[in-house]
Amino acid sequence: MPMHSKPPTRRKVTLADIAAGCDVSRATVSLVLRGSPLVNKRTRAKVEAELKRQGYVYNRAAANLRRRTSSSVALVINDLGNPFFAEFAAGVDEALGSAGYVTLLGNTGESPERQQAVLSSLIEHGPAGIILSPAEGSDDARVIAAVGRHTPLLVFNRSLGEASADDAPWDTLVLDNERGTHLATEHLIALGHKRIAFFGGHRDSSSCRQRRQGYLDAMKAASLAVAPGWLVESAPTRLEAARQAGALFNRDPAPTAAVCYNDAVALGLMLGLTSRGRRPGEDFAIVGFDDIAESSVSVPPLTTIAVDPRDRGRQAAELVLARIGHPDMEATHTTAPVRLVVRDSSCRPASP
Amino acid sequence: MPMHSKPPTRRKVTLADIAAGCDVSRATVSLVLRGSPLVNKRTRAKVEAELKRQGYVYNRAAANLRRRTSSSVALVINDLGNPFFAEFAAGVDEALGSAGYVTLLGNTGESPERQQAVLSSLIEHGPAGIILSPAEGSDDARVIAAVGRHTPLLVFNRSLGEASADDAPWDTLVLDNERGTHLATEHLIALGHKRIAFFGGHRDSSSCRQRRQGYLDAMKAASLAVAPGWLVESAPTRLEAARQAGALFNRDPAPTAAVCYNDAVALGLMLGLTSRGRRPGEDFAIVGFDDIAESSVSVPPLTTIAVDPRDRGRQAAELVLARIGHPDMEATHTTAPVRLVVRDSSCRPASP
DNA sequence: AAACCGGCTTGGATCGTTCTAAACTTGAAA
DNA sequence: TTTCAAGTTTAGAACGATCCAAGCCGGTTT
Repeated sequence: MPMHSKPPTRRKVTLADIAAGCDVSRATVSLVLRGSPLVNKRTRAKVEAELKRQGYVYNRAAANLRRRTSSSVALVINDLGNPFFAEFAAGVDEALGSAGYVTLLGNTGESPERQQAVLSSLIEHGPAGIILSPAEGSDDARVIAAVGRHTPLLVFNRSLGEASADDAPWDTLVLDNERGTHLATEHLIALGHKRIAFFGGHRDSSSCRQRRQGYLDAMKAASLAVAPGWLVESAPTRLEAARQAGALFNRDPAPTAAVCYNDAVALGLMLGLTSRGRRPGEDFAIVGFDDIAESSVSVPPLTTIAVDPRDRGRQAAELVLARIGHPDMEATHTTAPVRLVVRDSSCRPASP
Repeated sequence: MPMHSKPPTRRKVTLADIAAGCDVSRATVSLVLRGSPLVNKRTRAKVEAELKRQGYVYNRAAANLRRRTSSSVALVINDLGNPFFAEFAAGVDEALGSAGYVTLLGNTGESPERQQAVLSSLIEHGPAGIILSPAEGSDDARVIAAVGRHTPLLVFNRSLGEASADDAPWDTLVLDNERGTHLATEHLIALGHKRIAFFGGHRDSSSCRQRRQGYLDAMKAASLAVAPGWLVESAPTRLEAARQAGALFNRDPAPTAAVCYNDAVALGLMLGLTSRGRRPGEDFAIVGFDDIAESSVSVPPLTTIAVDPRDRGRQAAELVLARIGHPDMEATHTTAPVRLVVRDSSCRPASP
């Protein structure tokens, strides 16, 4: 007869312990755990009591091994320290969690080398899928070499390597950068502006190219000219943007408004304008891009394009889960919507 | 004789496939994989070629099952969207990664309920340890019920439930809040200030209590009085802080400087002062707490207490790894250092 | 010829679960 | 009495790795 005492055991309690403890087979206990309708009410109660008594915890790894399934999804992020990606990660984790998956995290810090290491480490844990926000300068061949052909891959935000986004053999999710700046530009035009600049960002970044394109399209659609001095480059930081603010007014006619590459740049531009005696939101209109937390509390609050990174995270998770469900479907290429958030920084042009 | 072609197999390739493919036993392949010195050079080469040829990927879950080890650590974060915790997470992941562990992420969004769910889900994956930054209002009993007695637990930043931090039966890592505001206050005193306020934060938050205490201690140590009007509460947001700025000047004598609960509050206070015609950093000195990214680019740049969240993350990882190495050591309670970062917002008092 | 050696390899059990097919139990139908 | 079915339970082989003890092999040594 089994003792009723619970010895201060060191080893973890397993199905076999439970089975022994209440005199049924391992198989039965397993059925109980998974809520099978096969098992008799009384046995179920007996087993459940024993589970609680021994403090059993399910070993999902063992189960996954046997069932040849996986309950995790890998999330590889180029820069977790960036609030945009942190929010994205939070969204991913939330959606994965409520689908019963657990998130395997890997942060690469924008290093393609580390990205390779992280990918090959994560892949050994057999995730059901991978969400990758690639480090700048990733090489697609190396990435798929590490990921293999078996694990569904969703690439977020940037395209891998040279490949143009829309015909990659993996799923992609990108922001609608063009539409974002298009909206922003239209908004300024609707307010009455005619001389609108595009401010900030690096020529070679793909997102900057797209955003500038959206601006150009909107200007063209409204038959407005773009003077050469209205395309001002700057590193995408506040400080650099503040320094470049003057460049907008080098030649006549000077713009009365600017669409900015992103919010950091927009906030920097505000600073730069202020220190030159102009009042953003009163005699110069500004629109940003990203809607970072700070933008709603700046002075003046910044009109911007919201990209809802947390929603993008959820969306990414859902896309990869869908793909896990249908591994043989053709690759999907999703463009996520963006929306214009009007605040006070976008004013009407000063009457001449 | 085995065919030399590689059939477009659907199943994953295992040790057995490799073994069959180059006519050795599974055991030998396993030895090769783990770089054992036992195996002959030529066999090793043969096996390695076959591994590459078939595109083998190691199944760490299976290995862990057999070896009764784990190669993951769970990281449960109360608010990933908060840059402080995002940085912390990045630090954790970095250190775990270079120790060969993978990070299981769980974000709780400050919900104790979700925290329970997340913990019991993660624990089923058998992490070697858990790093928990608890949601506000967590109940320690429920937490350890979910975590169990077998898995090392490190609690970061807040104490769980009612328990005072330093005698918990689990490891803890907290910021040296008191010392931080003590440093900040000493800094202002050294600059010549005598009337120094403590601004922002909620009375009931434990971190606010500690920070206020550090301020009070420093004032006392310098034999400076603290007038009742100099302790101003406010929600820890920029907006609220801006609104409360006036409260500092309700009575005479008004303070000439303020130690703030955190950077958000400090930045808000700057805003509030500016809109009242005062110039922070010139006629009023301000010190913040946290050193968020924005603080270095505000106008004026904010003097603050840096807590280096990424370093804290690394430290947390190292603590939990140490504990994994020595499960039977007594619980450790670590207080992380903070440092004063002097920028322009802390000026000398205006000469009277 | 037997015993022993070092260097290398291996069969088979094992980790904790799930799956399959078969076996048990009742009780009712034939 | 046998037969069958529905309802429960179970033995034992997986899953993909590792560990252990034992084995093989060619060459000394006794």
